[in-house]
Amino acid sequence: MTCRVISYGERMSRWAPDAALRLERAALELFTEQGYAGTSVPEIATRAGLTTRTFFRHFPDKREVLFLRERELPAVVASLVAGAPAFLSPLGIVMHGFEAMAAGMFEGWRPDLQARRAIIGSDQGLRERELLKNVLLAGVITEALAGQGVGGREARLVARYGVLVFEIALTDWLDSDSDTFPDVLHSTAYRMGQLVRPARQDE
Amino acid sequence: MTCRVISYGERMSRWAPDAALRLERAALELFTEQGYAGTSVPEIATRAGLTTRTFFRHFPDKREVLFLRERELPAVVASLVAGAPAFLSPLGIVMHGFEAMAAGMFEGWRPDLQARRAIIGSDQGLRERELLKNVLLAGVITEALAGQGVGGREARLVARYGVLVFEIALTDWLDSDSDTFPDVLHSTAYRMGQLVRPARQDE
DNA sequence: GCCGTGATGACACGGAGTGACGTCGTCATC
DNA sequence: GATGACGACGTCACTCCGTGTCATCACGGC
Repeated sequence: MTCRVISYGERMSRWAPDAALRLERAALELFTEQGYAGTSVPEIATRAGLTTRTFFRHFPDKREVLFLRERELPAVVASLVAGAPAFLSPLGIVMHGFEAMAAGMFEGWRPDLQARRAIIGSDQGLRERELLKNVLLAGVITEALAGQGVGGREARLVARYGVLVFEIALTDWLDSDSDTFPDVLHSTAYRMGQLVRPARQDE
Repeated sequence: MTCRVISYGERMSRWAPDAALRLERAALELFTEQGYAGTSVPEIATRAGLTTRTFFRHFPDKREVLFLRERELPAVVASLVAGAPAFLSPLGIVMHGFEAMAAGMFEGWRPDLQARRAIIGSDQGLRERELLKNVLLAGVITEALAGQGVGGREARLVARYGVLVFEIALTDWLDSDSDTFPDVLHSTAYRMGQLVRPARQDE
């Protein structure tokens, strides 16, 4: 059960590399095969060639294994917000940041994200965790906006609103097979704005 | 351990009444005394004069004991939305519903709600559950709006937006000791609207 | 060649949550 | 009034999640 690496190319260590990635792959396989609730952490660890204790060293709990890819997302968005052009409105800064991030990270991932979303949608605890991730993201954006000179209360409102638009746009994008994500993001932002403050007489 | 009722006025049954309420009260006391993570379900059940198994018959999990009072909230809001005056905009319907509900349910609860919110804020799992409750509430509102003739996509956007405004307003109201909740709700809605679509030339 | 570091294995443990079954008042029916 | 269904709770046994602690072993620096 020690899982020594017999031969792995040039460099070999005592342990196979990328334990977290192996755990994530094993978890995704098992979750799609037999469901999230139907697979235990020991199963995941065993398939990855590791032990249960090691799983919890890489992930604070069972749900977190599904969010490995998004770990750096808050930092990315924060840096994009921090480097946004100064002439934009607060909301423009946030949406611009989402757009830039989505172009760089999401374009090739649609199938993976769809599979992952099916798993998350099947379990209440996973949806809860996803919602918390969104709120945490909003918190990071709030701080980044404050660093751009946006007032604290205004920054919080804009961040929460922007994350909400992003969340809905992501859902719609994954549901529709043809559109591109920036387009969905734009149209979602536009439609939401219309509903919040209907325009007087433009089309 | 059977907790027979010795004497309870006219009608007496084998078990003391209001098991769920007793569990809620015991949980609130213990959580404020020694923290959420520091109290176990057996402790709560024992203080309420019940067993662990009975706790889980009344609440699907440990977190849920903090949301007993809000169980009927989705139904209340849904009925308010369903009975809203027809001349209102979709968002007007939702905000009107929140206002009516808040007037009837929240006014006397501020101290209780503040204590509860301190507990929820101290634990990640509780914040996650609270976020899920909000999204579930948005889902119910979406259906109620659809019953009022609002299109599905539009209803979803309005519901999520309205719940977001409500959530932020509730937080601000509990933070400030003087304001009344409808006022905070109004001002939050107004400020959020300003940020989403800045007006051209009004102040 | 020695030692610090870092990742992992091995073991033990408490708490969350569930399934199955037993107990005993309450209520309706006869 | 006796009987049986019903409902709320107790009791027991179990799995799984998550954590603390210590031992093990490769690697890199000296």
